[in-house]
Amino acid sequence: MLDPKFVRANPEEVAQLLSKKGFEFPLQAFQALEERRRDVQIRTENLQNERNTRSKSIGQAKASGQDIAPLLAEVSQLGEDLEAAKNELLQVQDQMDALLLGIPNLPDASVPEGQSEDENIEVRRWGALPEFDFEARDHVALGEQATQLDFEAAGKLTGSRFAVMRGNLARLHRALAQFMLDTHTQSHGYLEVNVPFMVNADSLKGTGQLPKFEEDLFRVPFGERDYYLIPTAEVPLTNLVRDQILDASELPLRMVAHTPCFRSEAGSSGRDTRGMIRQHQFEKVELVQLVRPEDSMQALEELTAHAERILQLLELPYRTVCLCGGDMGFGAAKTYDLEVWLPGQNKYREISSCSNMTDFQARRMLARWRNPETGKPELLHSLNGSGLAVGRTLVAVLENYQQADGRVAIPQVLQPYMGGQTFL
RNA sequence: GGAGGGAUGGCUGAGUGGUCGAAAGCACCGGUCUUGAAAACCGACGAGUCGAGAGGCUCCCAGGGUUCGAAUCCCUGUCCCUCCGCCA
Repeated sequence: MLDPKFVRANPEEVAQLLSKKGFEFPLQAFQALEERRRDVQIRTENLQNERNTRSKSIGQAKASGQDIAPLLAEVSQLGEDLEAAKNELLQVQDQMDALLLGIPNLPDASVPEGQSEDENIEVRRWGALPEFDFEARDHVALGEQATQLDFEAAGKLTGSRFAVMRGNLARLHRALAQFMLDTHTQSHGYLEVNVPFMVNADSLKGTGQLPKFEEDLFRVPFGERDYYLIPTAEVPLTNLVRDQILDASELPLRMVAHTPCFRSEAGSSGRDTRGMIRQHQFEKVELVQLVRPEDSMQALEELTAHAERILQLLELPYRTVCLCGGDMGFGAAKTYDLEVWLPGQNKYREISSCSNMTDFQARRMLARWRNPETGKPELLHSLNGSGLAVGRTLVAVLENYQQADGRVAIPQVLQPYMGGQTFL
């Protein structure tokens, strides 16, 4: 959520910044609503003030033994007026909340202009592309040997966009997750956290998936209310600090979690139907940081580097792109995507997305820290990034480490996790 | 599933219808003292919101209700704790 004060004071600037993200800020509607809110609020508070004052004097009259009947008669109309004003205020505030909750975060000044992913800016490339003296196979072909990667079985068990992995392939998948967790906890200073894979609506509202993107989620009816399968560990990790005031000494707070992620992929039917690039369920190692506001842009560079380090250690070629305004997510102020080279598709594909959400999520969550300089609680900045998507990393390993005979070599850093094996 | 007890400021914890946004202690901050520190003492000290300011309004788990007036009474829900049962 944006700072209502800032929006109120700078509506034109907000509209202008949001247009960079391809979002049209409803300026007229906002200003009309804001004006009405102010009127109704002032009227309501005046009535409340009067009620409080009179009730107090009734209390005093009663204490001193006076007859309070005439005083009671005076306030009889007040209650009704106050109730009407309160109801109107609630209505206006609901409308204002609904409006503000649907507005995306403002893009940082350094974010490139652009409508779509075609206008993202490549900031660096790492690693040499593999050269094969044979036709590169994709991960589906490589994985189907000995039915280690089985989409048919998953279709029977569940449906499309699920996968079954067996044997060494399942082990390699697990090895990747372990390797990522170990690297982030041991080399990058993250605290490993094990979190629920289902969350409530408040958590999703806090990180920004609700109310706007409900159709992307799997909802689980439970008693009187609903739970949701997490679309990313960003949700439970970031919400750990919801309604909290952290001490300055706890910052920066760096957390990492390995979880399954569940996405309905509502808007993407027909895309990436082959293979395990786009699944309803996939595993991800997620990095989250909570930092002082002035540190967040530097933290984004560091967090991105932490994710990149995994690709480097796995010796997978990749590039880092800075998303343009039009391609950025709802809550992000700035985003770097990591794209790994997939020989089977002959292109770079997203394997990580690292974002600085600034105070956008913190405001929704009321996640704060006590600033020693002011002594006051102030909003934190939150960041998150995949470090990395495990399934897609497995795909990248298969395709980049394939041999002429169809076998797949195991990256050196994973061999200790694979009982010393060098090939799958 | 059954029985009971809880939820109050950063933390602990008093408060059962009126002057309570809320005692006390701890923590934090400022000061005195000290070569420095500790201790002691003094002071300040919840959050949000509206307002130029004075000041107003809201918030004692959440949502309803009773009342002129609710932290306090009633209803519903959530979470936590204890005991019993069941269970991975």
